[in-house]
Amino acid sequence: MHRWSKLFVPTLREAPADAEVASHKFLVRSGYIRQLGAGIYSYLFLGQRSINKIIGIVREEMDKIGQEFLLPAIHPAEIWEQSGRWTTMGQNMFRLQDRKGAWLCLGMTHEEVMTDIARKELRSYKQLPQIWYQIQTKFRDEPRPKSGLLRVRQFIMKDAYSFDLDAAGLDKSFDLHDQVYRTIFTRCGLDFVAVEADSGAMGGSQSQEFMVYTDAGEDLIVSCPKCHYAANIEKAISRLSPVIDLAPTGDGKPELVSTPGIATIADVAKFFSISEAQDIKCVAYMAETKSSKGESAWNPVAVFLRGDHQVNETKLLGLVKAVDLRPMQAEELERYIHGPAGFLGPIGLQHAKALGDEGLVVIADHALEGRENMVCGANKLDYHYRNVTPGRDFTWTVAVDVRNVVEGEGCPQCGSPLKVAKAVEVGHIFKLGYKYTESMGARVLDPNGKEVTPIMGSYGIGIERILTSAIEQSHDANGFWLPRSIAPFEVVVTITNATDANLVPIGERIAKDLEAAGFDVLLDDRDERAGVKFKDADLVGIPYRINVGKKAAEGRVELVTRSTATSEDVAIADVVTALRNTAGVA
RNA sequence: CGGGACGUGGCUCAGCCUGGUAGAGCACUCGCUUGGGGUGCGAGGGGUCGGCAGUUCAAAUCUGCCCGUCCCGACCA
Repeated sequence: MHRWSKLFVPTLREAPADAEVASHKFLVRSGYIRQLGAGIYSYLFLGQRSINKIIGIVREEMDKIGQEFLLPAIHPAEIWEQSGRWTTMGQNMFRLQDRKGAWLCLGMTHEEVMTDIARKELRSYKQLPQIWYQIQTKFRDEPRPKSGLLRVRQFIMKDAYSFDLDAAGLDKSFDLHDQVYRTIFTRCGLDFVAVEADSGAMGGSQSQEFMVYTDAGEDLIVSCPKCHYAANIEKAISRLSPVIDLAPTGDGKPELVSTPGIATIADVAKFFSISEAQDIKCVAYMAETKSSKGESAWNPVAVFLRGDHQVNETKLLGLVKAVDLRPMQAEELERYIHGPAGFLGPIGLQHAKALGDEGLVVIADHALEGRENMVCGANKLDYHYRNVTPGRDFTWTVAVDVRNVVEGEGCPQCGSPLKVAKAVEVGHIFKLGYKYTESMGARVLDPNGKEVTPIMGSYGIGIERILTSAIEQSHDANGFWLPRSIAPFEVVVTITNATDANLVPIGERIAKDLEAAGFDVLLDDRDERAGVKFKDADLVGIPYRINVGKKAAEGRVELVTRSTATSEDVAIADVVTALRNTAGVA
């Protein structure tokens, strides 16, 4: 049993000035964490206790499907060079040199190290499948750490890796993780949703994120209230309502129109008295690609889409296999598109025949296909075209989906209006494929004695994000309450007056009884005013409180449920039973 | 990386514009008081005013550079 009077729980009456989100304010106020630097935090007693509870659940569930390792946090550059990620990870990777000048990095993730073990040790299909996991500190030099523990530069991740003989095996490993993750997040008391996701810099095919809805989140999730469709906006698609095309004017061919000073979509729509959906917008980028040797190249890309739509850069990056994008500058616009900003258009552009070919890549969003008589820039200052029909008047390298879904558009599965909401990513599972096993040379013999490359999956859980999203989900003006499974203590026994010699033994007795019954108990025996202890108890996330006070003389105490702020009087003899019932302990 | 804000006891902030002995509340220590929602009173301790340089008789205050932290942005041409 822990006595509050002996503990270091530095609660604060006020939140630090730079805390914005609830979890950040309360983690600091409740004495869970303290900041050391931007995106770098120390976990104090209560914080570490909660983290340990979370890790315990993760470990217990992961042990059902995998084996726990602990890999180094510091890696030689060599393995990252072999996978090609030494260069593609860019500035997000912490790099350092040893005394001999050799390059090392701090691990952001551990595909390379796991694959290194696999390639050195796995020889036969008989050794497959394997699921290896670890719970370990990761380092990422985030461009912008923020929101307390939500986006940090050092954090704890449970990362798991599967090695299978073939795609069918990977499907199984993936599904195992899907099931285990659902169990883990459920046990942690999170209200989560699994969504389709982009696989991003990690590479791979199928990808699923586990998200918790909260405005503190940085991801946007598109979901259908009617059916089960849910996807990250980086991946989401939708059905659009039909747009009524304009009637052709004149001979129906593209007609040059003088549009002096009309350089924005809004101005164009106004000038022509059309809707923005009847305009074609051009967004021109330079896209950076990197070879496996780290050579960088910038290639021009022009994206054409409906005037009222927005480019989704994640989709675009994936499509052109680029690591970075930046807007074209004026001289680049002139060189590749031969037009000035504000008057860019697709007509007459010379473009690459296929992705990967030399020259300007012209991308048309799907929403332009089948449209007629649209308005677009003429690549000439102060001129636009009307009567422009995609496919007839201009062509493209590829027609794809590169736009952002907007709330209210139709669900791709059932057509119902979609919702868009912010969420925090707490877990991510994806099928990596052969990216690492191939590039790093992992090979096993199959039953026919033929050498094959194992197929890999990768599965992550952000430990601190489970804590932060739980707080975001459950807080009020006075503090927060955690699910019993991940709270630092399940119940706090508050002796309202620690100077009352009659009260103290009763409180201690109750605390001991609760502990004997299997509860994780904190005894608040501090010589403080009752109000102070109540305020602290409300602040620090413990879901239940037993008040030992005035009524103790009559053999009764109060059981307070933090989440509902409800209180019930119970006989001292019945405290264990009452808490079991209230907490729903089997 | 672009833009903005901030940096003064442990925390939240005032003082800076208009240069002249460094302040408040909370927290902490001691004494008394109080004892069911951050008691009340009194007495104390604690600050290189982020750093360096400059201007000045004199810099928390003005100027420059640097460092740190936070926020917004890094798609619409």
